[in-house]
Amino acid sequence: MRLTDAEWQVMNCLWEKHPATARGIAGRLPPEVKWAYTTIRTLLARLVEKGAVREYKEGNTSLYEPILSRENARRSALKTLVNQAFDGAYGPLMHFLLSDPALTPRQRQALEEAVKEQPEKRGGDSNDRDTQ
Amino acid sequence: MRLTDAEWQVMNCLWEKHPATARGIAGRLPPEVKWAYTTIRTLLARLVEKGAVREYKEGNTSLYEPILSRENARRSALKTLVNQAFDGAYGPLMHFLLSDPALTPRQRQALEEAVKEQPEKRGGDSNDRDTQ
DNA sequence: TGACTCTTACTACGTTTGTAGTAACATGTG
DNA sequence: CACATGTTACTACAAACGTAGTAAGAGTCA
Repeated sequence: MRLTDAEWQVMNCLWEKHPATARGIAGRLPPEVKWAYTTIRTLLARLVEKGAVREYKEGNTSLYEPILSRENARRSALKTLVNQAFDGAYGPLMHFLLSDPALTPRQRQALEEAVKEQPEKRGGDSNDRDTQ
Repeated sequence: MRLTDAEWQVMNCLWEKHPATARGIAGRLPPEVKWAYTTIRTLLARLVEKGAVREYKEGNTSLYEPILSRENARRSALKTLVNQAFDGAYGPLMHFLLSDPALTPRQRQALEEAVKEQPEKRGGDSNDRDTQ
C-alpha cells in the first residue's frame, strides 16, 4: 500500500485518534497544513477507495477509521525507500544512519556493531502484508 | 531534491558509472525494467531540467553525469520518509528497524543501545543541502 | 416554517509522472 | 552519393495527485 504525501498527513491524524470525522481530522492536521474541508474529504474518499480506511455513518455523518495499520504503512514505505535508494538492503541504510553527524559517539559505536553483523538482506519486493 | 521512482532507477545507473550515454544507462537498468530508449531520454531530460544531472555533448552524442550526489539524494529521501512516517524523528525509525524480525539478537541489542540514547531529534524541514 | 449551518455527493482542473512516438538530422559504409 | 542506423528534439497522452468548488439534503433554532 503506497500513500501519497497528502495521504500520510490524513492517516497520521487518523492513527492518532479514531474514529474521526473529516472535521476532526482538519482540527488535528499540523498548523501549516491549511486545506479546505472538501480537500480532506477527497483524500479520505481516495483512502477509502484504496482500502486504507473504512467509512461508516453515524446519523448522516461519516466516521473514518484506519484499516491499514501504521506499522504496515511504515514497513511498506521503508521497504520502498530501501529498494530505491539503498540497494534493497538494510545494511547500507544503517551505514547511512551512522553517518548522521547528530549521533553521539556511543550511538555511533552501537550502530557500528549492528552494521558489522548485518546479513546483507536483499529486499524481496513481493507480497506486502499490508492489512492489519 | 525529490526524485520519482523512475528517476531513482536512472540515477542509480548514473551513480554506478558516469559519464554515461542514454543507451549505456538502458544497458545497466535492472532486467525487469524494460523502457523504450526515448523513455530514458525523457527521464534524463527531466533530471537535467531539475538540476540533478548535467548533460554535455561529445560529437553529437549526449553524455550525462550526476550533479546530485547519491549521498544527498539519500539524505533527502530519508528525511522525507522520517518526516512523513516517523514523526520527524530518527528515534521511532530506529525503533522500527529494531522490530525487524530478521535482526540477529546481537544486532537488536546494539540497536537498542543506540535508541536509548537517541536525542529525539526533530526533523527541521528546511534548507536541504542537496547539491554536491 | 423559514433561514442558517453542516454534511454529503459529485465534479473540476492544473501539474506531475510514467511511458512512449515521430520527424528530422548526423554518420559511416558500400 | 544513397542508404541504413543511431541520435536528438519535440510532442503526446493517460493516470495519479494536490487542491478545491458547487448543489442539494438534513438538522436546528427562532
